[in-house]
Amino acid sequence: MTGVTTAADDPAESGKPRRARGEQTRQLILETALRLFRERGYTETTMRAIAKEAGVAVGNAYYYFDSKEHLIQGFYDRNQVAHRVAAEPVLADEKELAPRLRGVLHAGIDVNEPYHSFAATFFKSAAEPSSPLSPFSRESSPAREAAIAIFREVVDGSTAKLDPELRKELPELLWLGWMGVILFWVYDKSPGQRRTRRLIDGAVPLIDRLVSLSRLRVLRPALRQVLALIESVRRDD
Amino acid sequence: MTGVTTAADDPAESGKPRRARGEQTRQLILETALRLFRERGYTETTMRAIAKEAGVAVGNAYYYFDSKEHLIQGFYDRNQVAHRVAAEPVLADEKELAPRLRGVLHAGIDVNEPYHSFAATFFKSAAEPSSPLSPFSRESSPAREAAIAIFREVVDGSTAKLDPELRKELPELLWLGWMGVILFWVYDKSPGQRRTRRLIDGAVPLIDRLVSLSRLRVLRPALRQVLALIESVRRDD
DNA sequence: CACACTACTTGAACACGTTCAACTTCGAGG
DNA sequence: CCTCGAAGTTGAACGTGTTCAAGTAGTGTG
Repeated sequence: MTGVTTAADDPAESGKPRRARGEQTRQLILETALRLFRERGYTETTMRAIAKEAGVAVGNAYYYFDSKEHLIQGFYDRNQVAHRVAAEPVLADEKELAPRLRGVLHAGIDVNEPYHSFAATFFKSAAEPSSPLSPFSRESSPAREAAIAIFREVVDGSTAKLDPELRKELPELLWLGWMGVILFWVYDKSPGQRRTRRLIDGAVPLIDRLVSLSRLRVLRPALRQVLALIESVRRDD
Repeated sequence: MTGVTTAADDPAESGKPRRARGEQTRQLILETALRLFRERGYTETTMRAIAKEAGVAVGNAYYYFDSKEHLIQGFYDRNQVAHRVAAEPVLADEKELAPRLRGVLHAGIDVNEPYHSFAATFFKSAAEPSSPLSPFSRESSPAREAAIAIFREVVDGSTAKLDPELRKELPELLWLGWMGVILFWVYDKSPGQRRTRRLIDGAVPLIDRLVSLSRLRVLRPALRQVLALIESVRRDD
């Protein structure tokens, strides 16, 4: 919302030494693009329209962004920061795992809500494994790490006592679950996406219970089995 | 493989009374398209190339298929049938839940393996909620039902004793899990997608154990909670 | 100050998916 | 056999994302 520093500003992204004017043009194009996406939707916004509205030539947009899809990365970065901000109060106030997780998830949906209609449209870009927009891609790595960091804070800042091995893995698992929630949300056509809200409210207690049970002696073998599976699946790429 | 009847043949699909020649052209175009997809990949295959190779005009392809993406539906239908066939021996031989499930999942990967390189390319089409190719779309409903039916057979044909409520839901849940496996597979760049194989081999015993535990008196409340969540999330659209 | 080098900018041109008005073919009804 | 309407077919034309050879402008260097 306010002039937060987005990852798009990161000078390390491009090899070229940016001059002041260039950076200004870049921001102008990104700003204009995101505004038009919001106003008309992603598909309906043409590169020509973006260029015209920004007062530059089409080719200029391609000097700063490899493709139309790359413009979305800016959107991601922004929302990522907004999620972090929206989660702050919850992380400060709540001490138990369940309400912390629940609050963070709802905050994430809150932040994304205004974009639901066209989030679906360009969601498909993110689905292509080779796309830089994929949440698993190398190019999304900073945003992904930032997102996982939120869930690490959810876990570490909570009073919940849990298996140390699980504690190490849990943030990433929760992030993966969050991706699942987003997937569900994108498909959710119920008014105000209330089914997604219900999913969160229903799933959080289950996760909480499951995590608590992880310390039980009897369930140790099962936990070990799950962790071993994760480890085995992660190996080699 | 052999001249199986695909869902694309369904005369109920279009309002127009198909004449013999039309059906022939339709098949020719679909055949040519799938061949070129296999040979060159989806993106690299242009509609012009398909038309030229099939010896028809571009517009003719659009007379039979609403869009390039719609050609993929034919691919889905075929693979769906192939999965069914490949799963048959397993369903006939194995009697316990775990090996049945494991066999069916591996059979599914086997069937899709030759297409891994370009499955990823058009996978993104399926990700868009509004796309007819989405596994959740109304247009995919027949293929989806057929797929769920396989998992129903996995459950019903097994010796596993399980909670009746769960039994009702399990096929759909397993299908959902299968979609997850496919998602993982699409992203899996390991040689021969062996990580996906490991995921299957590791996850099946866990699922099997979890399902067995569902009959335990102590876990009844938890099971009820899960089923209630599913029911609650399913409601209203 | 002139030179050169590089960041930056341009818009015509390209290939693509898709549309559509016009045309051809075919079969049924008279 | 003729006629008419629907099924089937055509390819030029449109709008799109993207490329690129050509230009412009600013900055450090001799």
